[in-house]
Amino acid sequence: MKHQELSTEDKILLAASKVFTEKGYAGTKTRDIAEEAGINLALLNYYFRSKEKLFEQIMKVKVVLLFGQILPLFNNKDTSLEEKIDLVSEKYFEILAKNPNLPLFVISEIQKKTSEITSVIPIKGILKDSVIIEQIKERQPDLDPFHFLLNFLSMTIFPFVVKPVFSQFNIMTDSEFKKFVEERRSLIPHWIKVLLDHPK
Amino acid sequence: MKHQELSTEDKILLAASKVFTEKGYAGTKTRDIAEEAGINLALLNYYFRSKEKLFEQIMKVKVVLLFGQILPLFNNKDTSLEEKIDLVSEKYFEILAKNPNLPLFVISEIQKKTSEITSVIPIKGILKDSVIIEQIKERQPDLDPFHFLLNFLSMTIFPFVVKPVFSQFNIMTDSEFKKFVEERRSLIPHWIKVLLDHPK
DNA sequence: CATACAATTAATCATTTGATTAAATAATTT
DNA sequence: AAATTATTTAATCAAATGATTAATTGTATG
Repeated sequence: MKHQELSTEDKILLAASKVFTEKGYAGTKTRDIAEEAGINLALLNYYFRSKEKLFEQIMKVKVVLLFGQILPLFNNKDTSLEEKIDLVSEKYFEILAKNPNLPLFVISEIQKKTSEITSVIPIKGILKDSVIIEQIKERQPDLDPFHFLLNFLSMTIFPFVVKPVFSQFNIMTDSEFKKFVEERRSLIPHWIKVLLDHPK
Repeated sequence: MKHQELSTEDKILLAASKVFTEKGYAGTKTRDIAEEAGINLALLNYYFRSKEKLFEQIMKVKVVLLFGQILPLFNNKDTSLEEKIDLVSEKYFEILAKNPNLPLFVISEIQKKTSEITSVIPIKGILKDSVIIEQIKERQPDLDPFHFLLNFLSMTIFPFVVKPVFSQFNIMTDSEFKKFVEERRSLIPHWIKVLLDHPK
């Protein structure tokens, strides 16, 4: 069996992470988590008080995983814009290859629930007037720099968001998707740099 | 009050569309829909048999709204690639401006549920060997044409997918978002054409 | 108008679901 | 080893939830 070596608490966290990510908060039954973890249902409440509290804990981890390592890269004064693009691209493909349904989970739960996530990471503060924003501005002063940032993030993250559509409609198999995404790893930085060099 | 002029059936459909889109299938209680529609709970089952059946009906409409008008544009032999880019961009901004949370809803429900959606629209059949794919291939024979299609769709759709993040983290107000997206309307076709003219 | 059919309502059912309790077992401390 | 504390279990609760029923009201038809 699985989880043999883990503590009960960690078994629950691991199972909760999996089930919440697959089914979302509302679609998850505490019994699903208990079963997946191979523990008695009461233990979930013994260790985490409630489904809600357990979810908050998982959600915090996911938000940090999705934004926590990227935002500092945006704000590094010692890297050029080109270097940032390469580094962020690398880092995101590393994270998303291991956690393909992370973005869809986080975004759709943020849309549905009013949670304390905002306080976990002050995205706005870090993003606004970040180093990367200034560097894009320098390169293309006439356009809201956020367009480029969003183009970059769109091309990087969106394929993972629509992955379920690819699967459900048989557009791509999992291994085709993996190859496809691997190709984009170096293509996206190239495309973004092309765009930066071609203002309207 | 609202819905005064609508039939009971349409009141339920309208309310279901709203509540399902906001809360997802699992997060929606049939009582929420009944309340939103201003009808007795039993009427929901009287007209639609079950929550599941009502959802399937709504979902079909949403899938058609998201893909139905776009796919034919992809497959039109009488338009050039450039024209297609302009037309699809226009059409998508028209649809998404009116239905900003449509993509996130459809994608996240496709991820969660195994539904009959696949049969509603044969996306794969239309996409694979579609005219637009051939036209991209002609322009850039060395690269999987699907990359360009996905870049295009990413830039167009992803902003609407992450809109909840913008709101929740106060990155953009609704009116700022509207303005931002309006700018992209003409920018995206420009960017995509730049990318097509700059192979690696 | 009376009859049949359609639409609506309030009450109720049977499950599901998050959570708790009290008892049992295991681990730790004295 | 005895006592104390921590963990685990089975049983159960109360509320929520999807669905149904039987009675009532409304509408149309002969």
